[in-house]
Amino acid sequence: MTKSLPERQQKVFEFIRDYLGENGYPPTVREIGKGVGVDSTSLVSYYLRRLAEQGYISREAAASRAIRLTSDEELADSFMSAAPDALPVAALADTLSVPFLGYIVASAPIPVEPLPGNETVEISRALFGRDAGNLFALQVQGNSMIDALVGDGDTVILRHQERVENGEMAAVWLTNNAGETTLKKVYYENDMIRLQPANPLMAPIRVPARHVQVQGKVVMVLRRLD
Amino acid sequence: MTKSLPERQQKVFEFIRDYLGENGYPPTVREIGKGVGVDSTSLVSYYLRRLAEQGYISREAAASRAIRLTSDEELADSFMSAAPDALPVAALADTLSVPFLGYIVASAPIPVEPLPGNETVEISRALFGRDAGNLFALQVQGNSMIDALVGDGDTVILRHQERVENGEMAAVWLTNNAGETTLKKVYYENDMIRLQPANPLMAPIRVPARHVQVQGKVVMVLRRLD
DNA sequence: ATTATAATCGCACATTTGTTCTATGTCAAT
DNA sequence: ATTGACATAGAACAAATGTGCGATTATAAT
Repeated sequence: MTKSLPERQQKVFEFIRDYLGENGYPPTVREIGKGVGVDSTSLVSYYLRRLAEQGYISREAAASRAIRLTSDEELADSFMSAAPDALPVAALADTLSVPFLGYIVASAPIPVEPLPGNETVEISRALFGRDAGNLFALQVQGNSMIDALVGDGDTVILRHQERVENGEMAAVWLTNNAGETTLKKVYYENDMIRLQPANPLMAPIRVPARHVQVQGKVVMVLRRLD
Repeated sequence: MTKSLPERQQKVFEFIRDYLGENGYPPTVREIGKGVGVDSTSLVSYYLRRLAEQGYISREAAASRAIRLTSDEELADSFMSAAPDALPVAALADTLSVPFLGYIVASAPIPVEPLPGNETVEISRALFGRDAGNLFALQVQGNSMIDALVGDGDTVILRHQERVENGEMAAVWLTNNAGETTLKKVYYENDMIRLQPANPLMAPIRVPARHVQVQGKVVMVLRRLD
């Protein structure tokens, strides 16, 4: 799916790339503005958000010069010579920028809005199949999901969907009494749903289907230790 | 080289290099400080001036993050020393190819030779950044490491080393009776070693140090579900 | 024509950030 | 003991910098 960028956003992208090549560090918002002939810093800010949303760049919120191109130079170069209107950069990059939405805790439903700022988790595309859309990342807080073999601090990558196949691992929101988010394998059994922990030593629970809200399918669990 | 840098200035240089590799843009003075354990911004400022005077870096005065390493060769060289086998090209790519050595099971020590076929696991460098050398990947077979929150089929990325810091997660080979490989947090206690499961609900075990052989430090756990 | 969405501008504002200044500590050479 | 260069903190500060908001225009969709 190739998408064409508005001319000025393309200019911004090119300016950043050139500036990087020339200086070794990224430009500030105002430098970009000057470079592409835009006086308003907020407009540049807007351009950057657009570019980040579409995966051309990724950036740290509110940090100066914290911009990076998501693709490597080869791709950036090739798109230059190729069709100038179509920039399939993000689609071809070997690294995937998954938006980081926040934290997942037992006591609350998972957030649906990106955090202010555009934090992302970088995943190499090779780890996924082609189906790399609709992904988002959450960080687990607390040890409440240990029966899913997920511990405090782990990162889970989810695909947003409200229905999963039998046996797939999902983040579910239990709306019965207190409300609770957990990671479980979901099995539909008539009007009940069986939630099975990933740890085979632990027992499943059953709840009425209407009290279970699937928030997304878990496609990856990532734990960094250092 | 001709002149050896004071330890901390060297550290600063290395931190900048690693940070650049990880983020694609240079760190701020305060980030450097935090990274090398210096509270005073003025001291970092001082270090940077030193490094600039001696030509290791160059920078724009009073501009945030406006640091660059003076030569690409140096950058490539430092990567070379970190991972002698990796080509400079690979060192700069945003994706890391970790060799896949085989399976890790409770009943056998981990393999040390790459499998015929050169399989690799692709990890985006942004997840590592620092110190990407000496890594290898194994796939977990069986549920014997569930107390480390690692289940059947999970992939673990390890750094090959025979000594770890207290509290770090490692793959250890227990040479006492039957012999067994497990993933545990390692604590040195005189001539005993305490092996602590990652799951805080589970109890540690203690074994004589001479019966414990560290096979590598666990730097990442990866679980794919689809 | 009407509405909605995207693009644009200007400005105020709260942070972030590099620098400077002062003070203190270290350590080798005098 | 004294000097002097080097190393380390901490605080204060001014400049740089990203963001938010309101207002305006342009473009596209219905």
